[in-house]
Amino acid sequence: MATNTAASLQPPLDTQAWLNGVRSAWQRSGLRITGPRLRVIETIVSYHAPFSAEQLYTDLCAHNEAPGRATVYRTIDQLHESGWLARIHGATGEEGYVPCHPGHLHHLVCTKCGQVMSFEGCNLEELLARIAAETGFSVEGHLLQLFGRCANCQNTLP
Amino acid sequence: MATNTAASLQPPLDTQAWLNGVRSAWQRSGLRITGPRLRVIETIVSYHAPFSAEQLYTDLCAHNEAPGRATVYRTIDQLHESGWLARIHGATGEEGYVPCHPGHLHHLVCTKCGQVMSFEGCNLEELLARIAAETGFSVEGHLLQLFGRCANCQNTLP
DNA sequence: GTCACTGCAAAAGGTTTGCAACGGA
DNA sequence: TCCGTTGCAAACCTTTTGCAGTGAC
Repeated sequence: MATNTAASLQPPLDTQAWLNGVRSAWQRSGLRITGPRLRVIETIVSYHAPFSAEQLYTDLCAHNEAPGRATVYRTIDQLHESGWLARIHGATGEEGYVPCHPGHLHHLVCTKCGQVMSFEGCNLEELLARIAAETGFSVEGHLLQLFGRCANCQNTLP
Repeated sequence: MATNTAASLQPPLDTQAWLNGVRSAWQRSGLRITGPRLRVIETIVSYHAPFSAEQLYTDLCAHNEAPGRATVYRTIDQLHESGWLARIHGATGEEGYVPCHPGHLHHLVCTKCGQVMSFEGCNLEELLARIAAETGFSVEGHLLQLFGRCANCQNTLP
């Protein structure tokens, strides 16, 4: 039943590949590649931790030619809906976005530095089957996110 | 290694027990039991789906003697921090609260009617160990939520 | 009587919207 | 040229805050 028995770790985001992926996705969908949009995605790949919409806008404002607030929000929405941006739920409630490739992924978040790693294959089949049997629910989806300390942050103080 | 091999399903929320639990928790912590707070928790147990702060305030306003907005928000914060209210992440991004008993729980949300069931014991030890080994992270916590259709909603149209 | 709690009203913060001008394809 | 995109500014919605009065214990 489970064809995917091992969790497969994703390599850290290749920013060049991500930028290219977004550009060609835009092209394929007939969306226009404009200066403001490019500035948005270039700033996104510069982050090493989840970011918020307002933070992205503020950072863009610190440079010349910042896009308007509306453009930033609209571009984020687009990327999120097409799967190029994942929503991250912080361990303490904050929300943020992280660049990723479209597909079913889970995230592992460092609670110290914010670094995020992705993995797919979560082996929940057994649990889901049991829950379904016990509750009568038909389980259709799930949200799984892990929190911890990355290798670099394990030996540092809080 | 895994001492907890079966997921244990929680019975549906016993509203009387929840109300009593909250009251005695307040008492134990030296918090005062006031009219406005009681009106808040009584409205909370009347819900059958996750609710937002503003929705709770609005519903309270529809009756006499509604607490002020600040009181509603402050009471929600308190209940959330002490574990009597769980944050629910909707399948499509909306956030909400659901009454629950303090402890480590996961939630199963009906995407049609919003009904929420809780369970504990998620058997993730193996997955967590593998991820830890592959990434060098020390995994310290996780967020797991399931989405599906409850027994009542399975045979109804979208 | 004391001190935590409350309500109000204002401020703060984040996000969305309408619309005229702009500019990729 | 055409139509999607942009920027602006205002509107909107949710949440937070300060403070004087109130009320639980």
